[in-house]
Amino acid sequence: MIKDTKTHVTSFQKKVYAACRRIPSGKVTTYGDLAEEISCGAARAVGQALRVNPFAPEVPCHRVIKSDRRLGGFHGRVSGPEVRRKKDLLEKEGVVFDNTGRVAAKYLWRFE
DNA sequence: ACCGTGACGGCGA
DNA sequence: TTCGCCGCCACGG
Repeated sequence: MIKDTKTHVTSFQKKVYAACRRIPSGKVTTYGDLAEEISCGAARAVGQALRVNPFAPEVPCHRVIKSDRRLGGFHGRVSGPEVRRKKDLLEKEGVVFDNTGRVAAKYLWRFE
């Protein structure tokens, strides 16, 4: 594999990505839950790490959504085609959305 | 070292 | 229910 000399992956980002990888296909978790898992006091900081995730979708950051079960962003965007791709990826994994555009509650997953 | 920014979250209006 | 405000904290300039 070719080393990316442009981006420096911080230790914090590694923690976020490592936890993110444990989310099973067909399930989602929230920024806040992931933050709690790695003992970070700010869901926002998790979002910032995922925002620049250079390993998507191998590191499945598309499985991390907001606490209200809305999608949140993808590839740095909070709306538009990028976010629709996030939805496509999830649907491809079997995740179903309700009529209000939120992920159906039964697909939420908690860290073990 | 300081400061603005951001894929968040919770609460009150 | 939606909206704004504010606390949270990692990061880059």
